[in-house]
Amino acid sequence: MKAPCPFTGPRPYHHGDLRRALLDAATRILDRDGQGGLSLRAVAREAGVSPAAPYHHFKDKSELMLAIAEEGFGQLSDYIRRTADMTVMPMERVAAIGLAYVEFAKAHPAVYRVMYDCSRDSDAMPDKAHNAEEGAYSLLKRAMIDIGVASPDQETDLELACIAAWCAAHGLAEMVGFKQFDALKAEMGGEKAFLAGVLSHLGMFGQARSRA
Amino acid sequence: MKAPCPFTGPRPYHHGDLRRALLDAATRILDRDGQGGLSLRAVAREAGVSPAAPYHHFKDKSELMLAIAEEGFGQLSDYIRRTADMTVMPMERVAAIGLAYVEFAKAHPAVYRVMYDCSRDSDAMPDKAHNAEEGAYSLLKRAMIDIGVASPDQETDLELACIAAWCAAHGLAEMVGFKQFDALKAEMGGEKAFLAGVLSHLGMFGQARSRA
DNA sequence: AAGCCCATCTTGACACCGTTCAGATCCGTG
DNA sequence: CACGGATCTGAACGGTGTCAAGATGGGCTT
Repeated sequence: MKAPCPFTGPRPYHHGDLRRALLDAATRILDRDGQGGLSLRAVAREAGVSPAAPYHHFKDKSELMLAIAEEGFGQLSDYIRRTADMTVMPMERVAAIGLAYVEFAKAHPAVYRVMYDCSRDSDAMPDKAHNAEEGAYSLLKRAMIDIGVASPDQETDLELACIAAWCAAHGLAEMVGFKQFDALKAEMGGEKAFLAGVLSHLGMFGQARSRA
Repeated sequence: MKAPCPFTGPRPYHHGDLRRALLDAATRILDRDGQGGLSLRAVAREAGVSPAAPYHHFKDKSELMLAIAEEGFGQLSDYIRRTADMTVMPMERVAAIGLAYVEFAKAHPAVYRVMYDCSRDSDAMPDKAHNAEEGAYSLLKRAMIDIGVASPDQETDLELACIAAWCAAHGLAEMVGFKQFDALKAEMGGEKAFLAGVLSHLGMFGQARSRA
């Protein structure tokens, strides 16, 4: 059963890390068909396996989605870290982080959607994404300290500022693709300029204007 | 068939404005069971009608959702207008609009979710909400002009500022319910204070701080 | 090296979903 | 009063999430 596919080296079990294969299949489907095309059966089909097989690796469909979301937050963190590392000036760094956030959401809209659906419905996952030592949130927090948005002893106010930035970035990420902005984008000579313009009105991202 | 329910006056057809009844049933389900419980069959069941009946009033499930979204945007506009009318100081008015927006989303989370799912997928509906003369967007725009965020001849910049405000409000509306903010909310003595604190860091809503 | 055990995968089934279509029902109109 | 068309029902199709029971085969014990 199921051609052994000889050139993939030794496989621990019947399939060989089906969990990994399922996650890859799922992200492939998300990027290809969008969130609407993501069904457990479709994922199993894409991975070349029976519809019930995933239940040995994920308790639920929601647990599959949660795993996808975790991977997504990991990639987002990586992308933001790379962007932040490339920008030395603190002011510009905050702006770059905001821009990177929106760019990620634009590049993988369906995955981004799953990420925030999970954040809403579950309690476990977002903590992992937000509080992780290396998470994107702590990168933002450090950058916000660097621009002096709040003195280090005003922990509460700093937290509020970071949350505000996160909310603004999230809102922009979800709305940047809306059709009614197309005219304005064209008038401004491209989405990049549009994005920078909007960010420039969002306090902490003000410096983005110079990156247009 | 189907007890005539004699005390509802004359009904034009078999049921009597089933379209209205379906929309009511749908919003009832959304408020009770959340977005996950919203199925065409469930709506029909709630309205006491066969599963195929809705197809004589809505081409699609998506068309039902779109109708719900339109109603939602209407209610949102009404609520924002009422709030804006009650606040005379321009600065406070902008803050009040932002707060009202978030409050609406918090009061009807599932409906709000449907509203923005439709905004994303369709092109027709959001225009109706944004461009409507009396829409919430124009209320925001007028308030933004009043606080002098951009001189009237800088139409583009004004538009960008309004979009920025809208994005920030949307992001906050979607994230305000996240569990990881619970600790901070408690520390600040309530969600109201938390909300005002976050808004105070979002440029155009700065005045919200005084409303805590 | 033989054999057992259990994780893994498959098959088949159930309930629910969106959607369609032929037919029953009932309203206003001629 | 009969007709026509809008409205609703019933049954059906393919797709979905989920579960229970059986087949399979790799790794551990002896």
